[in-house]
Amino acid sequence: MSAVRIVVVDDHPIVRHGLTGVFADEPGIDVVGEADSGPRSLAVIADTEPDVVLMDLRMPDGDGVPAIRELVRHRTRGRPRALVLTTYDTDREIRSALNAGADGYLLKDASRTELVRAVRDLAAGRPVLAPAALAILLGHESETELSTREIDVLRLVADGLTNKAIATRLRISESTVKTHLLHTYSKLGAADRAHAVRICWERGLI
Amino acid sequence: MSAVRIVVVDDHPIVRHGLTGVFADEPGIDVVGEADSGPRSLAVIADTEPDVVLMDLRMPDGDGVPAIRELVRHRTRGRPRALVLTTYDTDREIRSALNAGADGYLLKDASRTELVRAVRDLAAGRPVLAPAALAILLGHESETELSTREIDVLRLVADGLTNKAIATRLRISESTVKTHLLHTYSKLGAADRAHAVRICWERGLI
DNA sequence: CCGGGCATCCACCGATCGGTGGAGCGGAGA
DNA sequence: TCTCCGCTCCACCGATCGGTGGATGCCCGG
Repeated sequence: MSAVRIVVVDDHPIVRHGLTGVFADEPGIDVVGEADSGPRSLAVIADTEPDVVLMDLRMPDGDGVPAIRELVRHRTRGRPRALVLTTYDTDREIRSALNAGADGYLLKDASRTELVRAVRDLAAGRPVLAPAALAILLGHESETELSTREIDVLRLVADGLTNKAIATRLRISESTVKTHLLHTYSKLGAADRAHAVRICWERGLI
Repeated sequence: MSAVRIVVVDDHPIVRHGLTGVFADEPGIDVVGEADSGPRSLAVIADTEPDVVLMDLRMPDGDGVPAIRELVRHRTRGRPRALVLTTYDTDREIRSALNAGADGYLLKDASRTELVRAVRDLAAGRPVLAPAALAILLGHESETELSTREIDVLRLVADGLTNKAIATRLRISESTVKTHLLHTYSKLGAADRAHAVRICWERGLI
């Protein structure tokens, strides 16, 4: 049986070096390519045809999620698999990554052995999920959904506009603005507008 | 001349591995210790007496800033020097690290050569600053500063507490809470509490 | 077909917030 | 030493917000 071929995508050189180092010591796993942004990773993947891609999410020159979506669309026989490896475990990041087609989601504080096991599991076709990601999936499935209008309103709230100003901006009545806000409060479990802004910001909704 | 002895402090095993790997290839620099939290790093530093400490800031088991403050207080002849190595370049993180006595501030997207040069500069007594950190220092010096009390209040606002509830929690009058908030509004250029929460969150103040 | 669920819309009231004006107190610099 | 500045503290008022109670139109599935 041949070695598992992987590509490492991360904007931080140190992290890339750390990852390649981890797998250099590991028999049966070869790092065959690196990239520092989502778009550039696609070329590397096309060239090297890896079994698993380790993908960071937030990168200055191009996010990881679109790259995952793209590589999933073009892969044959399920290769390569996409393993998200990120610092953050926010609702939105996890959802968008998994929706894009990621086969695994690990946090960067994972240990070396966890990481190696994740890569082997993925190469064998077993999906991998960090506890936080699993909790998100099992927990509230449709709870966090805010309507587009509610997000419009909340965004303006976060900019410091009053309800009346928001109403004018969106060409609706002030009462309507309040209704939207009250709905967001109950959906988010927020006590008031300030709390709602914090929660939304925390989850990356605005 | 003897090798530069360094200790690496970061909660992510991968990052630690990456850093030790970078310096393993580098003659004249020895990694003599590692730690995964601020408090635990102090013991390692006491044991190994390094010349330079590479310190992450945000760590679950204990932040880097208090550790820097502590090691600065106990060092002799300026050793060890503290080099902050973090993902974030927010106002507050940079300020608090430099106030604590850090001799250098680098972002994790630094290249290997930048990193090696930074360690050599620090060992030679030359301070090291990432462009972002330098900009912060040169720019607005006292503008973004919120008092500790103001941050206390704003944190509770972000949790959705009313002014009265905050007053009770902090054992002060509701009027005082409002005063603190009004001050934060003018300092941050915020229109109301929701806006202030957003700005603070954006800048990493809470 | 029709009823439930959802997004969107609106008016009124009590509670809360934003803003003004002011006071004491301690540290930094003249 | 004394002054100045910023942090902390407080009371009062008008403006705004949170909450209740409803209404409309739309889509989807029974």
